[in-house]
Amino acid sequence: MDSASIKKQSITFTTIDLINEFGIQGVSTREVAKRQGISHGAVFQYFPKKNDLLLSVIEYFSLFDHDLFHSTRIRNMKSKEAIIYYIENYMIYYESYPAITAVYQMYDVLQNDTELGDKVKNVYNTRLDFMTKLIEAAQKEGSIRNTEGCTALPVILTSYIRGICLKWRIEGYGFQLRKTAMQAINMILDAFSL
Amino acid sequence: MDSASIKKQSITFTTIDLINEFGIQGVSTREVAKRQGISHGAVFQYFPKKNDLLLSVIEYFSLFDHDLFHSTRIRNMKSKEAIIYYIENYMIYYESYPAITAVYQMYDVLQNDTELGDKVKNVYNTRLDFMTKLIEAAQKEGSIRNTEGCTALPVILTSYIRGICLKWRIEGYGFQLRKTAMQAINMILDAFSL
Amino acid sequence: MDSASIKKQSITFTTIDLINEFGIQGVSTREVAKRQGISHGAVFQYFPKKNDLLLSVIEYFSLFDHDLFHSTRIRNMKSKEAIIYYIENYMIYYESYPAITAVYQMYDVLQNDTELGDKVKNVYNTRLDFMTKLIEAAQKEGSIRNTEGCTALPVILTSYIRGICLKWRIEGYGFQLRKTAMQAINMILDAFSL
Amino acid sequence: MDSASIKKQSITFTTIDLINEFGIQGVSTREVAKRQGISHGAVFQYFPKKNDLLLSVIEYFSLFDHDLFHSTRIRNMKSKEAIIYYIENYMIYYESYPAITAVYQMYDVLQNDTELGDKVKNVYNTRLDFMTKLIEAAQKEGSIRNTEGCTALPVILTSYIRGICLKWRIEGYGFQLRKTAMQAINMILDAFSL
DNA sequence: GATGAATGAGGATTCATTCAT
DNA sequence: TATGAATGAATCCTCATTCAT
Repeated sequence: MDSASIKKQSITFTTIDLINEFGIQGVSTREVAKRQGISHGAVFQYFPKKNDLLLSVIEYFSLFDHDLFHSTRIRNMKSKEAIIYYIENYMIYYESYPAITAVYQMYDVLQNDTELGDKVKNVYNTRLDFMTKLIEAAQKEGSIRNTEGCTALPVILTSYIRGICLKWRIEGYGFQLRKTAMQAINMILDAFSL
Repeated sequence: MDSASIKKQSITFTTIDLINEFGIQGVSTREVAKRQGISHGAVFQYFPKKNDLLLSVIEYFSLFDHDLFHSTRIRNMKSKEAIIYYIENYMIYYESYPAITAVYQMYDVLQNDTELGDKVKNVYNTRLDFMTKLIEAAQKEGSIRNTEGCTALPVILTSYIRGICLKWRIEGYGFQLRKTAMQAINMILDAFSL
Repeated sequence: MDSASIKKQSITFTTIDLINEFGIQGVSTREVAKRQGISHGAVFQYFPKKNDLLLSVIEYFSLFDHDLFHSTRIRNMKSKEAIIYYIENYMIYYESYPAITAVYQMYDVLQNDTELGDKVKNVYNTRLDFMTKLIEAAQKEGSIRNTEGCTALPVILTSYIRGICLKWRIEGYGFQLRKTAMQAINMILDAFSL
Repeated sequence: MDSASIKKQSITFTTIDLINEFGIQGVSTREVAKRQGISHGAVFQYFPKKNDLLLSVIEYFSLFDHDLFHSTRIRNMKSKEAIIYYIENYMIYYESYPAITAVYQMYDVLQNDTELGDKVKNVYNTRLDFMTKLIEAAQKEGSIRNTEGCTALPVILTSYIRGICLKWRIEGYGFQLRKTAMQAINMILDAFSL
């Protein structure tokens, strides 16, 4: 990665921190510059518009998605294991980088800008689709029930993930995210097994 | 309700609409005044600080909570029915007033202001507590399983509710919220029955 | 005129002064505010966009045009006298308010903004049309020659007016604009008489 | 011309184009660099200050003046022919390089900078002086009337030239500049003949 | 000689809040 | 009680200029 890319990423991280601490409203290009120890104008050399910076944040937020989709697929696990593997990877990641969960909770706020909204919608749908495919595979495989209503399962799981992250944040990271989440996920999957 | 209170509520509604259309960042006291057809200064006669206005929004968002808690309790339903009754009421309400779901998705953003954050936290905890109590009752009653992990159920349910509302918003209200949600909720409760 | 309109006009005058002293590039909303002795933000209460302010300048620049067209027409003068009357009024006005001639020289610069350009084009054409009509009347009346090429006369006259104003400005208002101009105009009209 | 001078001229041309398209306000060193396909910093190697660049533009604008003065003088024409020759050369030039007429219309705007203003004043005066000399010669020669007011003739002619160029620009180059202008010039000269 | 990153001042504009009327 | 003018800080963004490489 060249030095410009490194700087861009560093600025992106700073922005994520700011979002985490002060919310979207708390992100100003000036504050980003101050934290980065660069001049205000310099920010715009890397991100000509503030939106480009926010776009970069969303991009980073979903950076590992495709890798994870891939690695989940190639591991040749039973579908239920695959689901667990997939979700647990997020949990590990979030636990190691709590600030990023602020972006996760911002889905709706970002909708108000067309450009950002489109990007977020894309991330949302991509993740939901992948989850849906995993579950369908598990259903074909027979490890998850295939009753009529079970189409809701992907939404249930993804909502839970987002929901437990919100709880984690509200409670000041006061419990073990991964452990808590994976117990619940296992429980859900068990409940929907045959 | 006196005329001042009516006006305050009317301003609050306008604010909710603005949040719905433009996000928190899109709420300005000027725009609120314009939409209300009052002068800019007048807003401050009802809400001396902008935060007071936002506080009022959160308050309105949770206005019916206690009534609903109450009416859920007194109806003397079986616990599982009570859970469904409780959740369905929200769904009916949201379906009749979609803009309010924007506030629902803002939980995390509002945390960045101490005052607002406290209020939101309170709403979040109160609702979660009530859901927990409903479920515990159902477990005692024997209509819901009481395996070790089942403490997660309240979070699963509340997360799903918030999650399906997000999906509803992202998809432009393109499906029937209540119907979709209640099917899923029933499914979850069934899965966790004995 | 209400107090808001008075203030708007006052700000417009200040802007004209600024244009006169520093050119278009020298007009900043901040400087306008400073000169007016008001806060920076206050400027935007009267002119929400800087362009509105510039629009107001052009409007003021051409404010008396229609009155002058009218008063020129109703005076029932011989056409040649009418032409002189018409032009002399501008000269009197410019001599009493030299700064406004800066706007006169800005025609081309203003073309680069669509909105301003349209307005300027309109002023330009309206004035040229009126001059054309005056000359055609004089030709019908027989006081001005009607040889083939004489269609150029309106452009010659209007160009001279703008040209002598430029000279006046370049030479630091070092000659009597009205006297100089009217001698030349008379000379031109004589030269094109029968 | 050495390679540095070639580059300087090329940058100057680009600047003239920019002035033509966007006005003085639209000229930024960054945009010049972009159009030239060089780095931003490189511009300053050729023109240490932006003003130097604008100076160069004015210089180019008047580059052929002295040659034209010279060639007009040595051709040994009758004075009236000389005037026509002189003016027609400008028209030919402008018609072949319309963008340069943007600079012509900028006389007044450039006055606001001392350095640029001096240079422009110089160009203005030099041209006016030469025109004055041509006319005086024609008067001595007897081909142009020498009545009292005729001192205005140089201003009339130079104003017309600038004025018809403005019209040409305003009307989107929608007529033949040279033909239109020369007809008018001939007409003027005829009108002021004996 | 050329690059491109960095700077800092200044640009327009928005905003919550105050206050005289 | 309601108005709307005024404020001043904060917003994003652009620009000429410098300088190490």
